[in-house]
Amino acid sequence: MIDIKRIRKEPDVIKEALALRNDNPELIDQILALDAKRREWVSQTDMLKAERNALSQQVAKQKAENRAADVSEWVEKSKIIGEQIKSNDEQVTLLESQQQAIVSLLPNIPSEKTPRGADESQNVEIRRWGEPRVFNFEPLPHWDLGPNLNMMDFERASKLSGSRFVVLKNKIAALNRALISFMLDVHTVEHGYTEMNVPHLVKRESMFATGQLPKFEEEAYRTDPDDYFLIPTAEIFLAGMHRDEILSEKDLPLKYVAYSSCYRREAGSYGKDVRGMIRVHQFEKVELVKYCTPETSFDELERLTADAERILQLLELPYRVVSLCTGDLGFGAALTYDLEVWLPSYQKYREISSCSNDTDFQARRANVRYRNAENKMAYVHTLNGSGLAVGRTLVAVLENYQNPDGSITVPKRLVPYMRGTEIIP
RNA sequence: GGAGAGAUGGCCGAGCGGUCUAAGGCGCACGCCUGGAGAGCGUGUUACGCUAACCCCGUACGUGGGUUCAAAUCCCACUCUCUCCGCCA
Repeated sequence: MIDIKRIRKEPDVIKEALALRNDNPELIDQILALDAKRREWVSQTDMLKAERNALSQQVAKQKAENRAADVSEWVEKSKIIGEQIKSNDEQVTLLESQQQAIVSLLPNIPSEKTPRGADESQNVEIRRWGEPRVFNFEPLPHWDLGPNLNMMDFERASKLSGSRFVVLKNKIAALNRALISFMLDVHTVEHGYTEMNVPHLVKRESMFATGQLPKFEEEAYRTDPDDYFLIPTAEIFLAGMHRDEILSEKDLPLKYVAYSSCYRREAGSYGKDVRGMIRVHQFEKVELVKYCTPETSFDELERLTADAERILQLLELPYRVVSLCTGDLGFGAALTYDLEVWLPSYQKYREISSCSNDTDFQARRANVRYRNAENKMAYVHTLNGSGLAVGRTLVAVLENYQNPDGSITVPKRLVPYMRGTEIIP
């Protein structure tokens, strides 16, 4: 959520930010008009309330001095003011909700570090790690490798659940599980994150707090009679966990890691990645979330990104880091680094993690504050990143570690998690 | 699903029509004391809106509505938490 005070003070900055994100800057004028009107009503109504309070005081005082005192004049006057207040309050509430409706559609302001650009093509590569493997045979895509081993079943998945689902079997299922344990171990033991296991169903307001709602409702799965949402990422829980809380500065940064399934409708991605398990409705992800002070959040983002990169390095998967440009930035993010892993089937780097600094955007929505050194309240900054998307990591392992005979070499670090299996099958 | 209890400040907890932002305690901050720390003593300490800032003023005792000149306090609905029973991995 963007601070309304900031919108009032520097509307042009916000408008420019919206334009950079290909969003509509006219929203700001609408908000300002509503805000001015609302403030006018509020101050009118405050004056009336002050007047009524004074009258009530007088009544109380009179009654205290003399129980039989005639206070009907005050009472009559107060009654009339009361009616006025009531209708004013209704007006204020209406204006408030109208204003709120628009403000909650505004995305976060990109940071100065975010490259300017209209779309994906103008994202900026920051660094590369590792060399894409040169195959001396024709490498297969994972949607052939898996089924050939009889360990990945797209047909059964779609028979039971429809398109964009996958069933893993046998050693590939085990490899998937190994990845999860491995990632959690690295982040907890080596990087100091606290492991969390979270509900996959959350209430509507939890989706609002992290910015999924109201704008992206069509992206989410919703349960009907109870209005629960299936989480599209564990971030919903981790970043919303401290809603309406006041944290102490000495506890910051808070670092959480959670493994969860993620559920996404993938509305509007009809032609994209229809083969394989790159884009499915249900996938698994290990998610990192931090809460920190505003002063440290950009440094913390560098560290969080490095933490996610560490997984790729330990698995010896070649990747690059890309800074998303303003036009490609997610709703709540001020700065985002995507990690892209090399996939032989695409002959391209493909997103496997997205690490963002949401600054105070989510903290305002979720009302997560802390007391700073001067004992003043301030909003925390929140960060999140995948560490990593498990399904896509599995794909990357299968494709990059494939052998000419269709078998898969298990990455060294995963062997202990596979009870010693070095080659699949 | 059935029965009951509850929701008050950073936390615990009192208040059950006006003098209540709200006793008391804990915590926190500052001061005194101390070689230092602790204990003890003293002072201060809700947030938000409005404001350049302060003061004033307004709002807020789970949420929404109602009664009243006036609601933390009375009434209604809802949400959530807890206890017991039922069902259940």
